[in-house]
Amino acid sequence: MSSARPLNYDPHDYEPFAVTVDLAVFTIRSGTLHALLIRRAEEPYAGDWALPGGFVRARESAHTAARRELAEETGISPDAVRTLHLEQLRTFSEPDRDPRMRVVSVAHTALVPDLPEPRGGSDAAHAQWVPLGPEGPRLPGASAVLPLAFDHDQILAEARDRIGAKIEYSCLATAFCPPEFTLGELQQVYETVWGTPLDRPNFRRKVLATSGFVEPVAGPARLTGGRGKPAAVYRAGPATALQPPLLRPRPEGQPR
Amino acid sequence: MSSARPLNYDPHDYEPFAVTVDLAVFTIRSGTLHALLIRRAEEPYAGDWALPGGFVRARESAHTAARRELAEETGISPDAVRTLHLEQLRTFSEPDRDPRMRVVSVAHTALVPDLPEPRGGSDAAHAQWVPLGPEGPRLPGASAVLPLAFDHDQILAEARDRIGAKIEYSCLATAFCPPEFTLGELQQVYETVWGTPLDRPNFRRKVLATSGFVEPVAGPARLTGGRGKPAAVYRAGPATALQPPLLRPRPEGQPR
DNA sequence: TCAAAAGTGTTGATCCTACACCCATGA
DNA sequence: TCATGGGTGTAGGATCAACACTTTTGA
Repeated sequence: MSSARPLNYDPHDYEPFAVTVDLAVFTIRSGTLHALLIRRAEEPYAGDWALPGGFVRARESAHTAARRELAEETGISPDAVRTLHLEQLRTFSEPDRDPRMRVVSVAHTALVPDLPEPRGGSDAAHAQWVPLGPEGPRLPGASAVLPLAFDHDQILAEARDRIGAKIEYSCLATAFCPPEFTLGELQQVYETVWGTPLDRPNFRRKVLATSGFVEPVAGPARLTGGRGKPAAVYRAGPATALQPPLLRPRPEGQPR
Repeated sequence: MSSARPLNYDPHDYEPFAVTVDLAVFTIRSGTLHALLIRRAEEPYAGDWALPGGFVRARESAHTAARRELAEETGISPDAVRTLHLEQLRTFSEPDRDPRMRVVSVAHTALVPDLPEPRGGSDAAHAQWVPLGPEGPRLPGASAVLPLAFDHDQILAEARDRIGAKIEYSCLATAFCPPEFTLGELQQVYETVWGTPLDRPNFRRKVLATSGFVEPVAGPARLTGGRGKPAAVYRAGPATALQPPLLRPRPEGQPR
């Protein structure tokens, strides 16, 4: 805040801003990264696809608003939504990003495990999981990338980049998994987000070498495929940072 | 944006928000990290120290507003300020963070080379560089950490953490250096931000191994100390990412 | 001649990649 | 018995921290 702010001022003396949250919600279904999108009912961009989101209310922080919207759009209970990974991405504030008025949006990223099809709340009965190709969202069968309303293409792309970078040095990847999972499933998360195959023995060693990343659960089970040796079951541990990091294979240039 | 937004709406139908930017501006002077702080003239927190900042204007993005404020507070020309490193940190939006009204602040972090004492603009003739101890800002001679107004302690601490993390895998550190610098000076940046001494031969090798991090300049010079062999002079190169990263020595636990 | 800072060389430990290999299950 | 996925072992190369050493300057 500037010291030049007058002692007594009325909010309406200043340019009125609307403050919203937009959500880039990701999940992994059948080996493909998906984002939760809605179809806009009204102008502008009526009929176009967009990120879910909404206004920050009078007594809410942006984070609280994002959590509320996430529960509404996914149909997850407000209690359960507290356990999901939800973090601020960045704030988008270009003056003309919304043609109607000045809207500043605090974009958030959320990671959820594979869910039943979203049972939309009042706000968006039409929220859908849309698969993400290498270039962006693509409806099943469509040949081209789906353009989003407003600056949501940019938000989605930034959110996706951030996730890819963040699972390298944080324990975030378990947020895509159900409460109990196998190392094969965890590896699939990495492979799906990065779009690269990983060496299974080495992946396994790296994960287990980081204390607190995953912890073993009692009875074994079979999960990843219909066949093969049953895999040991793990749950997410208390750690949040990955030390040493799990670096993705660099595509070109030096092997490292 | 939510699809539930009504077709025609007036901004004042909603809770009016003020949107501000706050700046965590860092520099290094004589081997110590400093932050730019101002003294508040008015209530609340009159007389307390705070981060510089101000309102986002009607036709500005948050980034533009941050750049404008940075120029005003440091006395750097609007042209020159474009070359500085300025990036969004995150948005602070707790409902009661400002006791007067609802203020959402998009915090930014800026890195500047060592400057002459800030010639305050109209807004803050009293902006000062305050050295940062391990626990936070501390006025010269003071025994305790200086508490800041609003949630600015938290903003400053987060900004500082982020810088420490970011110079590991980005070329950001050169932003603290003048246009031409020696590797000794660059190493001092790392040592100051991290608060750890580094091995000179190894530091040198790592920096030079990353193509585009620094590039040599013609004639040699003496800089770092009054004595010793003159050091080769470099300038910042075109790279932005550091591959491989320059990891800080981990204080405890596993050697890596 | 000494202290201080820049710059080069080396070595042993560590880490990691890329495999080969065995195990347990369903079909 | 074969295909499939889980899990263990290991060898060779790359990397890196730590430290010895040389060089060039000011005092």
